[in-house]
Amino acid sequence: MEKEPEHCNVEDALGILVGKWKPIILLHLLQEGTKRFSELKRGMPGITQKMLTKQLRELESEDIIQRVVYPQVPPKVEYSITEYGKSLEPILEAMHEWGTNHTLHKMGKLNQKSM
Amino acid sequence: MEKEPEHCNVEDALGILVGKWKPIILLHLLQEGTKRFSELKRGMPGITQKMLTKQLRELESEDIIQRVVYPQVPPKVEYSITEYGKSLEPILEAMHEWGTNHTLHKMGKLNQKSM
DNA sequence: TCCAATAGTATCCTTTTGTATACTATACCA
DNA sequence: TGGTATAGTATACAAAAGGATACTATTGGA
Repeated sequence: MEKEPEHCNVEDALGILVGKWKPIILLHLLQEGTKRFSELKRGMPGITQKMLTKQLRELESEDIIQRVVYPQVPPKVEYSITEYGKSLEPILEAMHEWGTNHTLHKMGKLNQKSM
Repeated sequence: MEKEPEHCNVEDALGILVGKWKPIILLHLLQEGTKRFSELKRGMPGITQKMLTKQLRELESEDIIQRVVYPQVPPKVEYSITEYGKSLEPILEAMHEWGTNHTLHKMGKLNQKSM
């Protein structure tokens, strides 16, 4: 790592990953491949249509995911990770690993208190 | 990576790193060691005292940084990364590396357009 | 004729995040 | 006596993120 946090590249990654839903969307698409809108929605209980649409649009405009519309009725729209989007995987993995240990850390603190 | 993004550990990491300022604060403390409040503030032009205080309090309550008050006048308060906080470094590094390539990617797209 | 299904919009609301500005206590120094 | 420095707090406000609910178009099927 360098010595100048000021003009900081970390922010770019954060800008793309930030939000309550984006990382989860990306995990779904990374792990399960192409998905329809309704499949994503079912896989994320709690998200509203508005939020899912918004997050997908933002990810698409960053070239992280791809959106393909099939001209059918009822409509069919498929989302998938782009090659570029796949480059985010190491970050997601680092977070996932850290998150796992974080859980252990929290449990450790609880155990200490109860001793 | 596993197959169940639902109860997802990635969120814990995001919860700690998210915000306009937290990653920058952590980078400062990781790279430059212990810092006083005023030093951090000077190192982050644009941040207000209220925000800096708030972010530091949150990081402290997550056990990511340590706050030491010296009973002096004028006051002196020092902040430093905890051992636990250092465990976030791989995530920050992955983001930093990705951010660097992201810049190249954006420049690549611009070059393509101008051709 | 009416209902279901899909992938959304539109509208309104609450919560969180961030900004701007003013204010505090206290000791040292001129 | 008045200014400077430090690490804040208080107040008011603006903007962004997120949530709840209702609505749309279209076609095939009962």
